[in-house]
Amino acid sequence: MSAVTHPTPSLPELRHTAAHVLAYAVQELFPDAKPTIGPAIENGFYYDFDRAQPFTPEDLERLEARMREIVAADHPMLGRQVSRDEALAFFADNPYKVEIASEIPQGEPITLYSIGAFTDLCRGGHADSTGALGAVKLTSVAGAYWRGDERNPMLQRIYGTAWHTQAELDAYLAHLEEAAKRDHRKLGAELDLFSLEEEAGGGLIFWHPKGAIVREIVERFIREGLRERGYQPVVTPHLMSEKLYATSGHLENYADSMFGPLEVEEQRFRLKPMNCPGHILIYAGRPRSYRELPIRFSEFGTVYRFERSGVLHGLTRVRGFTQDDAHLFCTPEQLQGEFEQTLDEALRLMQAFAFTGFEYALSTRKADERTQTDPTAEAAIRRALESHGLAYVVDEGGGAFYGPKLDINVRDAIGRRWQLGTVQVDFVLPERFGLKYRGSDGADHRPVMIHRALAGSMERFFGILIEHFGGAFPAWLAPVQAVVVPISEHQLEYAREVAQRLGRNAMRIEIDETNEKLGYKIRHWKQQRVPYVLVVGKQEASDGTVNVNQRGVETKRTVPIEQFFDELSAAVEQRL
RNA sequence: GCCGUUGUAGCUCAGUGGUAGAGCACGUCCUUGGUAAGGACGAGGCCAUGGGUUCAAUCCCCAUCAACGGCUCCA
Repeated sequence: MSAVTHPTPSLPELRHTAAHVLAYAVQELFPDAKPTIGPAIENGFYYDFDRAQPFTPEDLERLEARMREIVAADHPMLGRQVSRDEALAFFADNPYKVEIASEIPQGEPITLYSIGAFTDLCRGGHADSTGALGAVKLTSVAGAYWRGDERNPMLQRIYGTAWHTQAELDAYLAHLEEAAKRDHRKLGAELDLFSLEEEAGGGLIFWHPKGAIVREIVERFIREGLRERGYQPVVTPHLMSEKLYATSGHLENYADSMFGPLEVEEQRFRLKPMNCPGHILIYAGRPRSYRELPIRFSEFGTVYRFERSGVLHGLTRVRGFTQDDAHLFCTPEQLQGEFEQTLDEALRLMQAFAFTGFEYALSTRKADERTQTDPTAEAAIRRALESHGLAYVVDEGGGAFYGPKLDINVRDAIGRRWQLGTVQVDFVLPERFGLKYRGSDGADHRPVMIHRALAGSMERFFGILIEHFGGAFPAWLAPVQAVVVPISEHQLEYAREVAQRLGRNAMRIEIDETNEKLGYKIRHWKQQRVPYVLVVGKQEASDGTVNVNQRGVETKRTVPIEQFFDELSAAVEQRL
């Protein structure tokens, strides 16, 4: 260990330095590998190498060992500025570095940084010395295209994580483990919530009874809010003429994400990738007056989007999904108010499901696609956010093809970020479909549309809920809210009576009729994360009580059946 | 789609160039047990699919499919 004290580098500096150390180790152990780019990322770093041979897990171990030696040697990080010619000459045998060096604008300094015998082209932002690296671990290898473009050569990417101290690294690894335990794909199978079926094809979800009931509860909750806020439910077809999507612009702008045409009687049909065109047809089906605006059509609309096989992932990235979709048609004057109302709805949803850390991201349209209405649409979003006192970040060019959008992000129970809903302002589709309404002045006017989905997709939302709660759904959502467990078969009849008395008001109660010992049954239901296990033995049967073993609560209590019913009802009522 | 890894019982995984094993889950029986695994027995596999190599392939080779980790994209 070095006796010299270093100023503590920031985590990005530390991780950037770790990337250099990795490249140094690779240069030594695999001299044929050409280093390309190696930035710090969230939680760690990566470095891409051009090498014919992929790195194996054993290679990673060797590299990690070598990296520790480089850290222990405490090489100072030495930077120097060079001329462009010098840089090009230095990296003559590395076309990637040459490409980067050539692209550095005139007037900007070109810098090389060295540790020990390794020198890299780099703009800086490091620790002073490799000794500053507290704890480093290489995590995985993966293919990655040069500059993320699939037309470019595939490089070998090595991922790693780096922290100030071993304790921080351990905490991070523990966090990964916790996340793995909550993985919705794992819990989905263990709790019998949903599945994907090889025979059916990738990215298509089968909701099992215990998953479907959760979905139904979520839908019911959302529908309540929609009804209160004046939305009208509509239902539109899954399959519609391709002409419709030519009009909407989907064929032009969204075809890559759509399933191909189905031809029937010389007419081409498409599976719907979005619900908006269908809702627009309903709006446009008859003349509209300003007196009926705003019109709010809502639909749990199932859409199909083509996703390349390699990107599918559990419930969060699928090919068929149902959006809690709605389209609002309003006058330009109503836009602001309607947009703000959707923000309130979003807040209600996120709070009901115990999410925290709401963040808002405004995505503007790509510069080359911007229309004259975009500034108006963006301004409406900004004003709505500002009037609610909500901070937001801006993603330039991330908008939909018909307008800018606002994405709503939340933090889950273990601090991870998820994107939930999206609200979009649209002047384009009303134009393309020639939508109008008769104004108070007797003339026709163009309505503005708001597209909004707050849970986003029911599939993805369910996946996020599973991970957020770690499968331990609160009583109002739990597929099985309580299980009655008789101590022996002699109490079976009483158990059935208890279940029957509790099963009112659509309470979801099961009875454990298995021929197992009490401990076994308790363990089973705890593993199934049922909120309440109700043990009934001789004592309870003669007293008309249940012994309540509540999830997450150490102490047990014996209460009359009716008292437990009231307690459960209250929990459901308060969405606990 | 591309790079890499993987594919053996419902699940988690052993294993071998001579057509297979464990634990859990499941079934039957014994047991009637007071708060996180009682016992016995049993059933269950085209070893992902299709080709090759071989006297012989679950194992070696090739292709396909799927899953997983990434790249890219997004609800």
